[in-house]
Amino acid sequence: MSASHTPEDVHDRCAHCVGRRLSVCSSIDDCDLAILANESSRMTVADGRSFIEEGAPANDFFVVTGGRVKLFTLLPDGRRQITGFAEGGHFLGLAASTSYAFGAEALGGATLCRFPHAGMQRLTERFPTLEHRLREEASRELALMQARMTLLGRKTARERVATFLIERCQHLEKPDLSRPVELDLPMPRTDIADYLGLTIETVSRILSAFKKEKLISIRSITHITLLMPERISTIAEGME
Amino acid sequence: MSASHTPEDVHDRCAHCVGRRLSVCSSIDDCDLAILANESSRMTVADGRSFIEEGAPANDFFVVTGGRVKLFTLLPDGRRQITGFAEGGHFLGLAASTSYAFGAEALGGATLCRFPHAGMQRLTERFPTLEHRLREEASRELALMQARMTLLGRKTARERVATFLIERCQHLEKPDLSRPVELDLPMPRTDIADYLGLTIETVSRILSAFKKEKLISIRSITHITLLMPERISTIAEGME
DNA sequence: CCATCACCTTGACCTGAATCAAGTCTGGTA
DNA sequence: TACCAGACTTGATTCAGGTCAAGGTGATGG
Repeated sequence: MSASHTPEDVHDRCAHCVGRRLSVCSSIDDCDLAILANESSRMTVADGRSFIEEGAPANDFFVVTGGRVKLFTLLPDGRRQITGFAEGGHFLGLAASTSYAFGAEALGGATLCRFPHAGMQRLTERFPTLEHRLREEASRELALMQARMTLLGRKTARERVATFLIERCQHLEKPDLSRPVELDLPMPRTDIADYLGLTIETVSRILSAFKKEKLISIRSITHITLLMPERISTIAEGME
Repeated sequence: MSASHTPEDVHDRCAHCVGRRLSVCSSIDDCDLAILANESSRMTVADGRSFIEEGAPANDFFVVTGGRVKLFTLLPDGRRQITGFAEGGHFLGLAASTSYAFGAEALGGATLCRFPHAGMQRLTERFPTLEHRLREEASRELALMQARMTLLGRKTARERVATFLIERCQHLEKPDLSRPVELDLPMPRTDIADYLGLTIETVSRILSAFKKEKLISIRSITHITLLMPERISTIAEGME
């Protein structure tokens, strides 16, 4: 799985990677990319395949370089909480001390870049700004989680679904809530439900209600248009 | 508010602080304590007083040096989610990019050590292991939050209260679930409810039910004994 | 072109926790 | 010692969202 290419190859692998633009890798200079590439390896995960096992020893960090991934925790009887969706550029594996606090699996296929902890440590020793960047990443994640705890602990089903839709908007390259927004929801209803702490039936009903209220239009299961994004945003904040 | 003491004073302030043992400050050598102390300042917060305002510009980190603190987020209509309780040694302020993602207030009075971001940056530049320590702290916190999201999204009221009791045990110096455990619950029921995403009535009812089932005994409002900690732990995991 | 399967929607009903409304207990004060 | 205020408990009732049970839909393959 480890890199066995020429220096040009490995340099290029990082140079053209989304992680290079979006993720922690951006804190490394161009000239040092080969070092970065040598500490990491590419991997592909098929749809629905798991690549982080909750509770397993945490030996690697990952950067999502393509496709999508879902992160979750399980209760012994199978109840599942999806703690996040991750796509290109997202850094995974900070929520772990010795073992992973979450499981992860591909959502429609994903490519990842894997950094063994030992290699990451060599990198942070060599590039101290990387360590700072990791902390920033953790802080960003922590701030998101605060908001999600409020969603799960205190918001109504309607507010949760509205929040989810607005979150999806904000993942777009150019978020603009002042006009209709076309959204792609690549995850099945089950995943949306497990993300929001609801059942699929409730998610479905609320989307139908939004449709009836002309807040959204449902072009297909995965394709939704927010007709009044600002009203949805108001609902999401619990102000309606 | 900044330190204006003799070097011995400031050295001593850090040398005898709980943060010295428990928090990120442990990554600094004894001989450098004066530097640490010079970048920080002590403050006292009275019961119920707020010292971090959600959404305010994040200018400081804090270490809880005494007493207790609660962290929370609010919805516009006043609904509150308590995202954590913090006590001696706990590091605060990582869940922020430019502004704080949470508010914080003292729970029965607290003393804090404040580190302005600029000072912390000087410290991390001088002591690179400190940056690593901050990341570890963030990772620990992230792992906790994963579990809390599962609690809020997927556990029943009974499971939530049981989880809360078990969490309290684990904050004890010597956690041992094999025999009865005496617990002190220094927070009012309102705070427990807002932490668990429930109402005070539900929390109260479930504690009463646990009492009737001889799982706990309630010596006073703040003083509870877990008679069968392992059964409570089983309930907490959703396995009963 | 139809059958199948997986996923989604809709409806009817149920239930766990919220809400509303009394009590009760506690510690502080006079 | 009695009073009071605030925090907690308990009971009655309601309701949001879950559960159970049919349908619908759309992609795939024969």
